[in-house]
Amino acid sequence: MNRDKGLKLSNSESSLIPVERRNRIHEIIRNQGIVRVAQLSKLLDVTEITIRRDLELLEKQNILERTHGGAIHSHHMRREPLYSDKHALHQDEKRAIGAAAAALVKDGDTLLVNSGSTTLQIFRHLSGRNNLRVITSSAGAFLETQGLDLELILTGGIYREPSHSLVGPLTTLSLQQVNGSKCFIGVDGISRKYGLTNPLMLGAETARTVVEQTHGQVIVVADHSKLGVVANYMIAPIEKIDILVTDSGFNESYRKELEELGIEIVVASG
Amino acid sequence: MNRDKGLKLSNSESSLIPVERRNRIHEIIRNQGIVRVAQLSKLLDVTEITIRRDLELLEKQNILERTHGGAIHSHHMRREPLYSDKHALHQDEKRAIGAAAAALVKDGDTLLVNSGSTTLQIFRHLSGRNNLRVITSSAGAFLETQGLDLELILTGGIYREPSHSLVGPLTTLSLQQVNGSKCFIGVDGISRKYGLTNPLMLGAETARTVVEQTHGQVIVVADHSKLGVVANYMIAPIEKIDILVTDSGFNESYRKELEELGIEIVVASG
DNA sequence: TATCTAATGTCCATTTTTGTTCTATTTTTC
DNA sequence: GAAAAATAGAACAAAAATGGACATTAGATA
Repeated sequence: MNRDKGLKLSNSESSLIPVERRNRIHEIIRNQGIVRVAQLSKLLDVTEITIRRDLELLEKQNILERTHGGAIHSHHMRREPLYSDKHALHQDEKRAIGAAAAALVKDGDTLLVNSGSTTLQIFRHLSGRNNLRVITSSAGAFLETQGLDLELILTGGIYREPSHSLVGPLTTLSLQQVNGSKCFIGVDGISRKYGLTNPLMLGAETARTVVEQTHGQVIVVADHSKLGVVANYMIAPIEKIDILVTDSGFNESYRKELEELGIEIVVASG
Repeated sequence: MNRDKGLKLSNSESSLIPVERRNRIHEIIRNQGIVRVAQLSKLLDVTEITIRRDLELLEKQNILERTHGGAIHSHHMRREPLYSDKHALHQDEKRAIGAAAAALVKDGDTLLVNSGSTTLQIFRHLSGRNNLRVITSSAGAFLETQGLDLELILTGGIYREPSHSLVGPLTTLSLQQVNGSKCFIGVDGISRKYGLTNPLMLGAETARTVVEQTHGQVIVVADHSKLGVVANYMIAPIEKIDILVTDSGFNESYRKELEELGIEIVVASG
């Protein structure tokens, strides 16, 4: 084989075992919706026939549909309108935060997750993890977790269009029936003084219940634009946070402040 | 081919695989409503004959209508299937049944709907109706009801992959909090003697609860292949049905039998 | 270490896609 | 309405992608 064409090992991944490679492919297709054989061959540093055999396998598992030249995510249907994260702000940061947050998940965890574009990203980076249980108010979660080894439980609730979230009394009631070993919540404001906040009453209520029903770590995911912001409705005081996963663009003094409160800061590097 | 005319690779997209290109065309036509062969040829950097072949393909999928020089978006069509029901049996019948069932919906109704490929079709035919409330265990309902004037409430529950349904105690609990003026249930078996049945215990439980929480008409949607079939778990006795919406391919004597029981039969013509 | 097995790669026949050329059709222009 | 221009289609050719058969390699096992 002629693997070392050039020097840029950094770009391609150093020899993965088959399962890892397929997990990577799965993850990539979940994120991009579409992959090309040539692209994967270069990225994963194997020949195209190997990629094709991988795709064939993944197709059998209903994870993707093969087409000439590559494959498309089988459920990522028309990849535009619905989940057009395209218009979302801070997209790259959110992706990185999602990946970093997913890294905190251990096999066997029961996760409580509220809805939001950042928490959604977590789902996209869970391949390879086993025996998970995920409970979420994110209506579209099932689209993002196709083929993953996890039990997905949706809370009930009123469907809110812009955020694809489930809210209301049914959501609270559903959450009160379960317990999580960890929770991930996306928030719209983080303030030393006013704590975690959300602009909508029902969204705040959901997040609050998620925190209440968690007996382990409370992990907040939020890009740097949320730091220092206060929205209308309070979710929880800032001391409730165990870990904050964010991106690098935030104030260093703020970091110290939070760390002094015993909050662990994870900075996602994109 | 003469691909590199000049240097402006930035303008045209660098070699897409066929699906990718067709997706782009789909997206462009969705945004612009109309496309020109010459324009696409330049933009996507392939010859016009290739574009024409793409358009021909997309036309077969009912996404657009070809015209001299290009194509226009065919929006009179039903919304595009978002999850690939492609593999589903009796697709055309189910579509017709869905349309006929939707015709029974009145403005202001509160509908309880269980999950299944037939009930899903109902959602696709609700445009123009006002002030509806829909409560359903169909996880993908929010994708199908985009832009409709209705309040959508999802029951909670464990997500079941093949049918995109929500099941389990959370589902039952959620349903018990609401009431409907009509319900639509999809079933797997209809038998004079054994009533309405479903092969899965939890699915039957959900359907049963849907019926219980309805104070108005109980409407069953099922294609003809379900008639006379008995599945493992019972949902309700056949007398519970008010209206059965089905397609034309079923036995005439069966029809009489059911009508004698006071069940109204609606035959959907596709 | 020798041996086996799964994974990957190479070579080549086959299929799919794309392009070219030429002719037919449709639209536009006068 | 006829001629000119643009667009479309059919048939064949070229290019690209794919799949099968067999060889090679890496990792596991005895």
